[in-house]
Amino acid sequence: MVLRVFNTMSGKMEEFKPLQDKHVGLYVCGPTVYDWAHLGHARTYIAFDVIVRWLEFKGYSVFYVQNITDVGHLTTDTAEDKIVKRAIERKVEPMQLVEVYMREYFKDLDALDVKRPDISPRATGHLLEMIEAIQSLIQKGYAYEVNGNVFFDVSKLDDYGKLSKIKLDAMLEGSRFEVHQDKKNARDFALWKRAAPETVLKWWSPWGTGFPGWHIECAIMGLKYLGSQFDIHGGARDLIFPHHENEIAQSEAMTGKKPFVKYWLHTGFLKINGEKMAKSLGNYITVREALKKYSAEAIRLFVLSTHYRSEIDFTDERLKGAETSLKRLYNTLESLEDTKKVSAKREPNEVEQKFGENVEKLRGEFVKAMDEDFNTPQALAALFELSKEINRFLDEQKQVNAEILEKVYDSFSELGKALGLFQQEKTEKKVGGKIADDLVQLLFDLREELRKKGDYGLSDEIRARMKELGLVIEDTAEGPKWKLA
RNA sequence: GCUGGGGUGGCUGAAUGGUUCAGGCGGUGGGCUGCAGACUCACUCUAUAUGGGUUCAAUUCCCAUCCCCAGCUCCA
Repeated sequence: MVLRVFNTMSGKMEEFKPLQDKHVGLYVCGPTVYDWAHLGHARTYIAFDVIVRWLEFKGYSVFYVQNITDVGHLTTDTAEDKIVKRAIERKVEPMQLVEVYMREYFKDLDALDVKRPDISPRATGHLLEMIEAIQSLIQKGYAYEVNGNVFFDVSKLDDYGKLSKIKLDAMLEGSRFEVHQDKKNARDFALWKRAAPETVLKWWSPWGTGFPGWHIECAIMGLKYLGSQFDIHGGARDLIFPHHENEIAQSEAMTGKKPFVKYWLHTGFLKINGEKMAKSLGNYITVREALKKYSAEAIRLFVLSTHYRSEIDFTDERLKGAETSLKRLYNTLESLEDTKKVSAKREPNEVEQKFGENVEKLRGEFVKAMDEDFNTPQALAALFELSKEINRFLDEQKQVNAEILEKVYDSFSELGKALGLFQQEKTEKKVGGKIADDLVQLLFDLREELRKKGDYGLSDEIRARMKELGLVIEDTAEGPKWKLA
């Protein structure tokens, strides 16, 4: 089946065809590491995690590059480097700050079961390449130097603005930012900035000491690791302008090859209780805080319940709902595992045949949804229907054909895993320590004796008190089962 | 001001020029259970912002109006 994606560049759905056969080059803009990762990061990187997983599901090998920005990202108000500013506030070395938040970023994303990129290149590790590139842009006439600052001359390109569809003249009217006095043209952007004497984070360059602009790093690292042209470039939608627009300008000016990127994918923003997430509103939630309250997979399920390009609203109600629906999927998975133990090696009967066909049909619906620009809400609908179909079947059947059961189990878990779900170890039916396990078993056996005698008062009390200890007992038709809550 | 995206049931969130608008969450009732849980079935009243138009037929296409959001300035 054909995969189609929505390309921001064309504004349309397009058939996905990588530049080289079954290989996909992917670049996603990473974080500026001066603070904790927040839920907005989680949304974007979970979305791209699922995109990577789906490409792999489709048989592509994906080479995934995601940068770490550790210099050059300026604040608006004072035009200071964000990292330098925070480092001064905290009285630490800028690179110390970077190191701390970079490590914490990886920890948080690991905790969310987001697979790491193949390479996480840092801006400061690519100064030489950036300086060379800037020199080449000056040489080719696309950039100019004034007072130790180097700017990209946007007027040299006739297709500037093609990604964001921005009209340059109109853009300046409502805009409030001050134009740097050395710029020839207000829309020009900095490639290299002169450092103030007291600036800590600076490097030598042909134009004096300074530091690189923000947009040049991604252009350089993309070119270096993925080549002058590659398949997918992603990020949140706020990066479309100016960041990605400027990346295109620089890269295409430098290499002379168009297009720099074949497919541009952008994720929608995350809101908190209907409001934009912002520090000024006091509704800023870090990944770490969220993980104290909700499981990683519930957060993932919540993210996937909305299409990646749409805005998504983070509320307690929805997260609790995600937690419940996740449990539903896990219950089905466990039922399948339990039934596997009593499956039979014999010819499948008519009911089983039909069941196998239904499962195949739903699997097809899931694949179709994902192939249509990674439509995870629709894919999830198919997964839940599959769950229901399986539950219904298992409720009726005592002993199931082993081959069919195996196939159904594989399908169900494979699809869940394609979304990054079902990462949890199967609930360990161990408390820890042989004596403790044996004691649980002893209580368990005694409770069964009581139930057989009809002493429900005491057996229910045992169940209630075991629950308080985190051991959930469920009495089923096949006998009692227990698991850790 | 300019550019773009939207308004679907109690909440959320897909889809579609045409038999009953998916799925999840929540609620109510039933089944199964000694009970509970899990699972399952049914229901959740006229659910597609409003007003026009095109059409045999529109929630879907077109126009207008109202409202919301985003980008244009740092942001994932």
